[in-house]
Amino acid sequence: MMPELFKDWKITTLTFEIDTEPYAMQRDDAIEKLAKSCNVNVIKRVSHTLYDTEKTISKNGGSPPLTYQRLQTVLKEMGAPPKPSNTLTSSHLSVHVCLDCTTPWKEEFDEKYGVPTLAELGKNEEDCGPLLFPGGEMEALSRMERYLKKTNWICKFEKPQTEPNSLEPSTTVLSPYIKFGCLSVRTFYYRLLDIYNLNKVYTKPPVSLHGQLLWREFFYTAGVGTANFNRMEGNPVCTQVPWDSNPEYLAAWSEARTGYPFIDAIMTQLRTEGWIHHLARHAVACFLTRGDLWLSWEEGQKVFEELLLDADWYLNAGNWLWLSASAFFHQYFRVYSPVAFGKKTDKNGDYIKKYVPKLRKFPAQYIYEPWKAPKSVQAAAGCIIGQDYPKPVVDHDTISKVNIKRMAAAYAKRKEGQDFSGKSASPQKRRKESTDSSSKKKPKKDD
DNA sequence: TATTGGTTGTGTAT
DNA sequence: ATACACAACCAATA
Repeated sequence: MMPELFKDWKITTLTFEIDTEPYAMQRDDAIEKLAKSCNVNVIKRVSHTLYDTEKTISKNGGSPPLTYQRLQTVLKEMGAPPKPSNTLTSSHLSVHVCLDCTTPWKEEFDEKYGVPTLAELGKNEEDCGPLLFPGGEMEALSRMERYLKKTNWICKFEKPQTEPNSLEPSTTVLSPYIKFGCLSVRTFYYRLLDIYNLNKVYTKPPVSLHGQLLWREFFYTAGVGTANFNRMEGNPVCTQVPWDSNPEYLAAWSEARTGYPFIDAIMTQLRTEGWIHHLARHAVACFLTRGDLWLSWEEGQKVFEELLLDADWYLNAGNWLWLSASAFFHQYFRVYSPVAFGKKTDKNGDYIKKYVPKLRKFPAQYIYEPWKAPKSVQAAAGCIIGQDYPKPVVDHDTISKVNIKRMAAAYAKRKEGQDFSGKSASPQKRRKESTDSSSKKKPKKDD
């Protein structure tokens, strides 16, 4: 099809943004070869990330920074990120294209090559769920501007202080727009910088809004430089953990019937609205993996990939590695409680009542642990636990302590393996491809 | 080799 | 509100 289009549309140059996701790299390589074979010139540029991730990696000596601080140090050496390109206008095109010409292809364009309608895809609007976050660049820019107007809010933004279970999002929800290229990360970065420059006092990375863009950069950079980034096996930065396989537990988690109202509310919001707060992702990710169910983070990654509007290959993999304490984050003894965590910002359980309406008549005292309510209270609430709403799938207090020990064992094994492979004849490749840089070889001490 | 810091833990004490 | 125990991780740095 491409060769025909090149010919029909008299294409001489193809331009696109570099996409470093493994699937996209393969696809774009194939497209580039095809274009060149048709004598079509190809121009590609980095603009999806603040910096060229490959350059960042080579600046760091050939391997990606594994800590945020290290990334910050490297980026400071690299200077400010490139400014966003100017908006494309018709003047850019007028040289090459006659916009009001009457060539036949223009009439046929929509019919032949236009975006298919929902009906043509055999869908209707109900299949799409509530349209809380309509797509497109106009929507993205107006959403961004709406938040940028709140300069005080921008300057005081601290991510860890935002709430996972507010009834309206406590963060900007610009992530789906950034993911789909409706909003340039560089545009957002420099619009924020303008505001910071006009104010003496403002929060800083990692907690600030700039900091959030740097977290994105962190996972992109780490992922580009790490083999098998979205898997445990063959991933050199990922602690190898003997996760269980338990389809019932996995289904209970993914279908919002773990019996823990906070977890089930989050999974319901994810399923129905396609977006949940970052800290809500923490709570359910910890629950699925090292905290409670002891299931592989790769299973959670698949569910998020399917349900999140902002699902982004690098960020999804990177954050699952983080939350499961498989990479980047290693304090596995810090476990989120499916009962306590949500209470900090929603004592009454209004969030739970919204997304798990069966529980809406429970008193606040029991809303996070309805199985502890006396039978009379359950009856009065019109919801018998074990009948109308599930009993907890596991006992968090017991299982989380067991799991901490299992994590400790996995880490101990990892350490052993490192000592062993340090002198192994086939050391693990940390990079996808080795960068040629002067490697100083220290004489090894013998034992 | 030892030390330091790590976006976002919890429960109990002051 | 803030401090500490819990049990003690890692990567980067000095």
